[in-house]
Amino acid sequence: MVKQKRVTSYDVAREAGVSQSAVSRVFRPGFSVSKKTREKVLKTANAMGYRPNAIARMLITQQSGMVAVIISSRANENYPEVLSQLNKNLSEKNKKVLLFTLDDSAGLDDVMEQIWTFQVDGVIALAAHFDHTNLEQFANHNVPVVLYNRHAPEANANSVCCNHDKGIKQLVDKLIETKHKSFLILSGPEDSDVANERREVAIDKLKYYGIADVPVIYGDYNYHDARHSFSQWAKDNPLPDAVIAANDIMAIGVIDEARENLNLSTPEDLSVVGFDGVLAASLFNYQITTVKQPLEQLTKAAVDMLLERIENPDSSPESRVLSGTFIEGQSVKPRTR
Amino acid sequence: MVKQKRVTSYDVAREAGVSQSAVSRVFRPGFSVSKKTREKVLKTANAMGYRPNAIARMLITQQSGMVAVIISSRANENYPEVLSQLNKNLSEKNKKVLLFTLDDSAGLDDVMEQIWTFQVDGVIALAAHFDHTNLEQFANHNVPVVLYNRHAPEANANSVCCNHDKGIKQLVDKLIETKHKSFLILSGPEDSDVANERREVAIDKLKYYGIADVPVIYGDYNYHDARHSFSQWAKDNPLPDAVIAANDIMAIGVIDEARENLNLSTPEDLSVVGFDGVLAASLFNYQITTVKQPLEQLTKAAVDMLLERIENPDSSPESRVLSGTFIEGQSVKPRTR
DNA sequence: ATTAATAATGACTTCGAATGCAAAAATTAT
DNA sequence: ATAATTTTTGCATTCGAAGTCATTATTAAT
Repeated sequence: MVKQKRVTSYDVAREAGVSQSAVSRVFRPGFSVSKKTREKVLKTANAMGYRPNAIARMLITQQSGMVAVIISSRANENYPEVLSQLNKNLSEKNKKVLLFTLDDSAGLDDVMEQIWTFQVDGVIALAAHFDHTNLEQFANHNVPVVLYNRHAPEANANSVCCNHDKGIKQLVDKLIETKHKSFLILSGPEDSDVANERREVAIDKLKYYGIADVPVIYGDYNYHDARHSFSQWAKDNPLPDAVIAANDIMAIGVIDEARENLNLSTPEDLSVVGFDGVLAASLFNYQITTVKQPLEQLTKAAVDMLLERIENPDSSPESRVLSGTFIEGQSVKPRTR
Repeated sequence: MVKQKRVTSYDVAREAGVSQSAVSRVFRPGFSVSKKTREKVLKTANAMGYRPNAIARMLITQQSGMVAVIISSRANENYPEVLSQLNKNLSEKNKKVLLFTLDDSAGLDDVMEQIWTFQVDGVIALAAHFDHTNLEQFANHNVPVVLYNRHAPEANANSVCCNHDKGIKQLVDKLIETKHKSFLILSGPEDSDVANERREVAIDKLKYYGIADVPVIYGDYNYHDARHSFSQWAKDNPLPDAVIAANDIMAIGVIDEARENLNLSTPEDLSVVGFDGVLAASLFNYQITTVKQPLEQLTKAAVDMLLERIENPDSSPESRVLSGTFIEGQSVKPRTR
């Protein structure tokens, strides 16, 4: 029942008969301490259960050792894995993850305030849409930023991004090859950069093949939205040959809505393609034709870039684009007519 | 290109013609400052872009304002949502989430060291299996702990837990009602407390109905493990009427394996029940009969309990158990024979 | 108007580790 | 053995806000 008092470096120093500086140096890698004192200090420190206080260290070194990871609350099926990977990669570099979720863009100012306050060493932003002003603010505060899955070569920030462009083109090519003639695009939300990119690339590529005025409907990247949007649209529009969904979950939503309420099977009556390569897309009953994002490489690249930038703040912004893997599923069937 | 120097409370004080203490008090809620000084300070602070330094504050107040959330890397489909909910609830109480992932129990010591180091205000542990010693250590360091989804009334820690017991019983009852006679249990990993509880309750309940020696196979809570375990088992064992899977994803794995490689349909040839109520379980092509965990309530309870404990460290440990919702899907069909 | 009570303020210390600097000790060179 | 060099060491200061305490300004009471 003893109110355990924290053991400080002074306590250890007194006990070991050395100065506080000596204790400090023992726990700082790469500082010169004689073997004798090192051992002496280590022994008493262990005996007393001493651990350096990270907070005090942060204050004096001006480095928190924490990286802010900002996640928009828009559920993306990949995030859990991305988050876990980021955390793993960052842990290996002795950085901790401080988590921020962003409900809407309104909250961004608040998040930024907090970020200054916590003196994080850097920021990895998943799907939060920062504008120029935001990025400038980060730059002014000397906080390096890596944008995850947002291609922003023009901005003064590092970014790592899956090659949505290429992936969408592969999917469209596939649909054209298999003689699909009419299309519907189920885009992600309009305030998502990734969604906009995927949609525009699809439109452009279809136009390239001579198919213009492709109808577009929207959904918030989730299953129920997809079902709802698609059923609304299907009410008073002719059925397309193929639906190009912004992600796998929405592709599944379309397939289910078609099956349950329109009595249409995929791929017999309707081809559907997705994007991301999440687990659900690979389930036997769906097997979506999609493009799998290279998550491990993306997260690893994000962390590497951030650390590079932290260590070398004046290195120029870099933008990495990694290609996904085209996965041929069972959700596309060649059209004969 | 100006190396922006941090603005401190001293800077603001000087500029506003007051003392540093005054500035500090303005930014501390509930401290007495005259309206005049408050306004003066706020104005200059804003003009200078001053934000109190959280690190310095932590050091002096001995409160980091951070809560460690420990997640085992074992992918649980619920975690992303749990994490996001926890973060949301904690943010509202002005706590930040510091994320720790735990690869295996070996890493626990390291995580605990870090936790002391960061002086977190409390810990929420998802699925990490702490033993008595661990919990004692937390107690010794005066770090309140809430165990999430682990029923531990004996331990000196708070816990919040879905009523797995009741849920499993409902599922078994359903299977018995519908005249299932032979069973197979697909348990989660043996080192997971939740998995063990779900398995044992199922075994007990079946025994209560006079069904003993129910075979048990194992899987690591994931799809591919489930498929593999089930196919191995099916090779040289008679098919059961029903499979009781430890979670929805494994239930889906069983259904897919049965369909793809054993040419069996669910529920015609094989009934399957899951647990959790994840999105995938509700997809049209699966519609698993399952029990949905009350995630929002669980996370809210976890946060409430933790904060209560932080504010009132001597309150006695509490254990809350919340019931899930039984969801009747299409994966169970009454047997006639 | 004078005293009593209350509110506001600033000087100074504190939290715990890191580090520049000068002094001391250990090592090497002569 | 002495000087020159290098390595260790400890003192004192720093990081930035919070809070204690004594002092001063303000308000209320008589």
